Amino acid sequence: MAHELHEKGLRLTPQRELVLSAVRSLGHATPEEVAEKVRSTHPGINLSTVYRNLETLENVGLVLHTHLGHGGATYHAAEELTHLHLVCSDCGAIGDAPIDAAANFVNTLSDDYGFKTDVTHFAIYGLCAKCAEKNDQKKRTDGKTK
Amino acid sequence: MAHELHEKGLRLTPQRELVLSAVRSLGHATPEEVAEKVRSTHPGINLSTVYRNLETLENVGLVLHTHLGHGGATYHAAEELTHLHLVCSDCGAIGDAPIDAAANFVNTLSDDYGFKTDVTHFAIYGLCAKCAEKNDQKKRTDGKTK
DNA sequence: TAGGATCTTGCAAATTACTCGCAAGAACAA
DNA sequence: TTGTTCTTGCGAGTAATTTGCAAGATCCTA
Repeated sequence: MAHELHEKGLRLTPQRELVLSAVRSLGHATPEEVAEKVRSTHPGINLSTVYRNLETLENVGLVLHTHLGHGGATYHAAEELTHLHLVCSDCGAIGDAPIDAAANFVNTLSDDYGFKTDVTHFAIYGLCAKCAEKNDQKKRTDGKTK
Repeated sequence: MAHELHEKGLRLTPQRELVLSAVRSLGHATPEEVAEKVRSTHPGINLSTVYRNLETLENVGLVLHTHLGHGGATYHAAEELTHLHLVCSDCGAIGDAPIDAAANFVNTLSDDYGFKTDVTHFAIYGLCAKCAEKNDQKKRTDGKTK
């Protein structure tokens, strides 16, 4: 970590270490959640420091952010971003799928449109298996009662 | 339009008609842009009315929103949402691709994970052809000069 | 087709999620 | 150690929505 920072003239501070280790231990996390985690052991750390450090750590390539919904970004340690996020529009559950599942899609976009897709940056949105089934049942019931 | 609204006990107001026709004429639009369009002919209409009506029209299925980036949602008329959005991380350009380009991907997620994907809800993120080429050139140049 | 229940609107204030300016406090190269 | 430059904490500032309310509109009903 010190290496990546020093390469760009940046410094290794305790706050930076804490933010990075919070992101690593949380898996997916919003800035707010990172702040909460960091503060659970070091209450003095300011929210804006967390925001700034997430940005800095992203610039040096140690963390990445993904959009899972509404607006807020969620952060990941760079080395952990190895899966797609399947976000359920109904229950909000966040599922995973291997990046390979999108390999053909990515190739198609590259071959036909020259577009180099980063499939992890945005969530894949839809209905999880559970909610899809629930909706099917409801639809059948509605059909009968009408 | 009156039909869809009345079915749910909602009313057809001039503001609603204006918001829907603004969305239809704009294609992609943020709430702010919709408001601007509406106000160009009817200055008195309040921004919160626009927000509320976009939500209402979405509930009755006449418009949909998509996340193209950062935070803000962009709205479409429901009948026009027939393409993927390819958002360039570098230059911000928004390209289109037919939904069919994702058909295999959608089937894979459905077959393997039971996940029913709505590919239009989030943008597909990556580098557009132009920026991908630019980056390639730069990478080659950097390689030589180092 | 007037009356009234209920939905909507406009307005202003409140919220949410960040972002910024600044002075005091660290890192770290020398 | 020391000075330069990066960082932090803090408070204030923004941008994008959201909400509470009273006045106004829509539309069902008789």
